[in-house]
Amino acid sequence: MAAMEPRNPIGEKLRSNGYHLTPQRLMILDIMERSDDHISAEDIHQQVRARYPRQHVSSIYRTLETLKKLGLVTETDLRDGKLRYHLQEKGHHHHLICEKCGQFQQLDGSLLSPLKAAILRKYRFRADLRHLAIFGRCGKCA
Amino acid sequence: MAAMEPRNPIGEKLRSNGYHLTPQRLMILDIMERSDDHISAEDIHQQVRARYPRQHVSSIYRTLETLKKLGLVTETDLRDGKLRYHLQEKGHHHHLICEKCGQFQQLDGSLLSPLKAAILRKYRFRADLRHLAIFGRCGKCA
DNA sequence: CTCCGTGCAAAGGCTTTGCACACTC
DNA sequence: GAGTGTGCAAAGCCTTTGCACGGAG
Repeated sequence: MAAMEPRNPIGEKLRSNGYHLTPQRLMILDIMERSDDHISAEDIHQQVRARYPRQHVSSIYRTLETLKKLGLVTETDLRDGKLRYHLQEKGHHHHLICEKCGQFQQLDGSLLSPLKAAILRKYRFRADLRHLAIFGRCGKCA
Repeated sequence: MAAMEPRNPIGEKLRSNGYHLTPQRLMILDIMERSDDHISAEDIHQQVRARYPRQHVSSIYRTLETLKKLGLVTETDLRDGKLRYHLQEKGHHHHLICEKCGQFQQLDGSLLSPLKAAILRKYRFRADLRHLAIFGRCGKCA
């Protein structure tokens, strides 16, 4: 396989940390890039397999693990039994999830800034408020 | 087994909703009552089994499910693969969990009130901010 | 008698791990 | 050749479900 030229910051980061940007990883990243929302490992798997059927889920998990470790990907738990992933570089937002109807909408991140500041001030704790999931009842179900 | 007198609000609530306060449930509630922190189903299971070895995990889950439905118990995900439970009547608080060292401390609930209000105002969404888990880096690990 | 609750066993669903081979540096 | 990555299979872990029996109302 021809050498992978690091054309993007993610490839760069991988290489500078001793990891490789393999075709499989490219496909995974590509899919995450295109996805509007957070997707599960299984979602990614299915999409990759459409083009490359031999792709195995375990590689997805392993790649996701690596990307997480490098801070390139964030993990969100929407409480439906599977974790969702999202490219950090695509920016971050938050979710309001209705416990009754299951619908979720995005939350303006600026609402969280005061909280983050308050936590830092009072507890010296650097809250990672990317992709927070807040549960409750939406307007219709309340 | 003699009839269970509903001596407490929880028994009352169960009965008024057509559920029974069985010895098993009493043990589960007793353990949750004593526990300072949030405990997992498996934790409860082990403690119950110390006194009553035939107790099976499935009953714990089923009881917890019932209590959750009645709003008597809250569920928290500390991202370590298992869910934690806590008696609603014991009051609620929040967690700051360090992603590096794993330690967690409690967070003053009053810090969240403004957020809750802002979300309701802007999105008409009733956020359930009981037992929120906030991840990040503690003072030592930052 | 009907519904609820239990223990038990088995299954389920998502995620992780061991292994051998392939590729990169 | 040392380290990294992959497909494959199998295991792991927490949680849920089916079933039959027992007990409460």
